[in-house]
Amino acid sequence: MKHRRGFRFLEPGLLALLRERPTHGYELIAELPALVGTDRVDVGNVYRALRGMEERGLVTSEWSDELPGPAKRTYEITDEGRRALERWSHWLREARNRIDTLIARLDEGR
Amino acid sequence: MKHRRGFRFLEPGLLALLRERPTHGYELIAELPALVGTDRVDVGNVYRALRGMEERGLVTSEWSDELPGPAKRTYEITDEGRRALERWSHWLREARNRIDTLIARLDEGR
DNA sequence: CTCGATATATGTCTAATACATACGTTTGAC
DNA sequence: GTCAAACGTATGTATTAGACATATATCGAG
Repeated sequence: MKHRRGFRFLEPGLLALLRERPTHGYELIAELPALVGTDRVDVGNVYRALRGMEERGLVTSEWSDELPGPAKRTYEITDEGRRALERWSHWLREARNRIDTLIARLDEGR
Repeated sequence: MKHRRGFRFLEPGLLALLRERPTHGYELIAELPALVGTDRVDVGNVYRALRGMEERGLVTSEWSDELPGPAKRTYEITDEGRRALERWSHWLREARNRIDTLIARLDEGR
């Protein structure tokens, strides 16, 4: 089972973190694993996801040259992003219910 | 959000049903929605999944002409399939934990 | 000066699945 | 008997998320 992908945690995870405070990609990459319970997240996919979300108006970004270190693009959640996060929240609860149903059926048969 | 796909419920759902009793695709298609909490499952993908699982030795099948109605291919779970289901069970519990973590964080920030 | 950490980005591949459609058989209604 | 609906299996194709690889540039420590 090589491609045992998870279940859409990237976008909701990013939005959840950005709702707490605006920050940049590298920070998000550092914080995501603890939030979604994985050992690592794919760096490239995070930046892609961020730009994708920006295109859809869920976040805005700007270069923050004043901070130390290499140039960082700081992302900030928008109202539309907050609404999207609401929908994700709902979706996640549904997902959990479905998993629970399936697990219950599995445990039943033993 | 057009392609709001779920998260890997097809294979574990099929294996779960087949563990309870051998049956054929059409039956599985009828029973899956209740098991995984969706309104419908994709018919084509079910048959594809079944044949894929057969290739990997998780199930066996044979045509059952004796039953009434059109020819049915009856599937039966194998020991390897039962082991795969065990792994799915573990995976589903992990998935649920991750979802719970994320949901908790979401609820926290409000 | 060089090395490692910081930071962003693109390219490519695959697996899962959404959506569409085809096709043969059987059964029941009329 | 024929017609439609249900039964049952199957293929084709597009989209998408995520896995894996790699490129590139800056900065700080030693």
